[in-house]
Amino acid sequence: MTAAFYQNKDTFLVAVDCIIIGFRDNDLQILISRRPIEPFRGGWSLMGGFVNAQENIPEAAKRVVGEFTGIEDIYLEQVGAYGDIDRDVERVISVAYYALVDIEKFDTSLAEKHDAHWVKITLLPELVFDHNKMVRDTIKLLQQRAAVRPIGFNLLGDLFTLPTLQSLYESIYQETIDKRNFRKKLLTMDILEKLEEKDKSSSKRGAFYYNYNKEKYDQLIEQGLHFSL
Amino acid sequence: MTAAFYQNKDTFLVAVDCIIIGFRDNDLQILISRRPIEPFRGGWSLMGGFVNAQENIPEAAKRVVGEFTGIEDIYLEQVGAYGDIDRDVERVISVAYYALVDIEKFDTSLAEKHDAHWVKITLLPELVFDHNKMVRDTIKLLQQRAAVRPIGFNLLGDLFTLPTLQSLYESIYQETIDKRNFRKKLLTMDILEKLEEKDKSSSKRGAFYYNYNKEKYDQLIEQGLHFSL
DNA sequence: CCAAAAGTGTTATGGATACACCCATGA
DNA sequence: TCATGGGTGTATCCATAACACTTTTGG
Repeated sequence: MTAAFYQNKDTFLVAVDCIIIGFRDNDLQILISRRPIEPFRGGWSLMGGFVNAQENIPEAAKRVVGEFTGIEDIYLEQVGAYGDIDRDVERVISVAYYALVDIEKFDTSLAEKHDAHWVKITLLPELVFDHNKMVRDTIKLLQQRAAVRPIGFNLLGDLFTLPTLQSLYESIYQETIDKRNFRKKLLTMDILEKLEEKDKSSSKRGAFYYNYNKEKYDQLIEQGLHFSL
Repeated sequence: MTAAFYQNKDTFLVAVDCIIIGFRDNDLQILISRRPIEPFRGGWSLMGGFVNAQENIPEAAKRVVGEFTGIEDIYLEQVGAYGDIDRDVERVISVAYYALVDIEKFDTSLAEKHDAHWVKITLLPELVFDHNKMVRDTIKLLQQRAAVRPIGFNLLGDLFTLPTLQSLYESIYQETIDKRNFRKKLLTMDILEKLEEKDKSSSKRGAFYYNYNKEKYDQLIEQGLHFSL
């Protein structure tokens, strides 16, 4: 009976496509690669893969991110399901996830293996299928998330400077932010800890390193903090 | 080659589940029905259906809403894809959509046919599979949307009173709102038009009917209005 | 006449914005 | 010494929140 009802239904290939986001050189960057198979072989594509029968969808996304970056410690969130009829030669339903990764942990040998490249989000080329729409939807979502929680930390290593953090938020919002207001707001949240050391890589004077207090951070998120810039 | 690569991949049944939301008796209501098939026959369930090979996913959702309510004019938005392995006996990937409908247009004969019932969102029983999670995610999403656009109009007919509109927003946010502040905010948005007639169904004095100016409303949405209560 | 819901303004507070100058340092 | 990016404080403004009484009318 169960089987009888389910039997004559159409089935679909189900894929995940991952918008893998990192932050480097004061810009958000996305990992894209040359598609190795037809159709559109050689076109720019997000990192994707098919979902296996024995894995949950987020697991598939995590697997794909690992395959292409070597990074295990990621922030992963679903963007949505995409599956227009004319999307591919075969009907494929694709579930998009964005992943925030610390680009420093990226395994560059994997990049060569997959012909993968980091590109600035502002200079994204045309991608295959509806991948550009997935990226646009991701940015909107990311802006919403960033307004509610200081999500940007996932894109940085343990240590960062305030100028770096600011430029990260400027990349997310795609607008400039007043230095003083930014610092005021971040520091009054009371989750940042100033260290003694300075990062002198981008100025002579050097900028103090900070790290964030994960307990306080998690506590704030519990309380449903509104963090708008 | 294409076929060769795609050939040995697993395929899945893909369903849509619809969180159909209406507003009546000062409460948000959701349409649920007794599941007619195994597994969990007789359990409370959202309105669902399988996606056909020749239809896009939002089309499938629209079709399902039509089948169960007879309503064509709906606001539809994707909530996300759900597809845990142990979700069903067969592996099913389900894409959830919420639909905002004007409950007055509901075709009650369809309710009997499908054993469908409107229940208050605050008194939702336990549903099959992960349908409760879908509803929780929907409410969160709806609250976010309601903060950015006056989405509530989709749940009302052409005419409504301010007390009704307020109680709608109170249902969405699940908290009470100050009358004066609510009216001030709504009226300064300048999209409501006050009519001469009154609705006397809920008070002796009667409350003035309003309708909203769709052009101004769409214009405001373009501008990315922030509408928080 | 009274109960029940509709309608109406003002004040206080706090977060957001705008804005300009000095500091430290390596080259 | 100077060019470059890092760091700091204050005043204004506007949106939000808090708050209580009068009006209407059917029963």
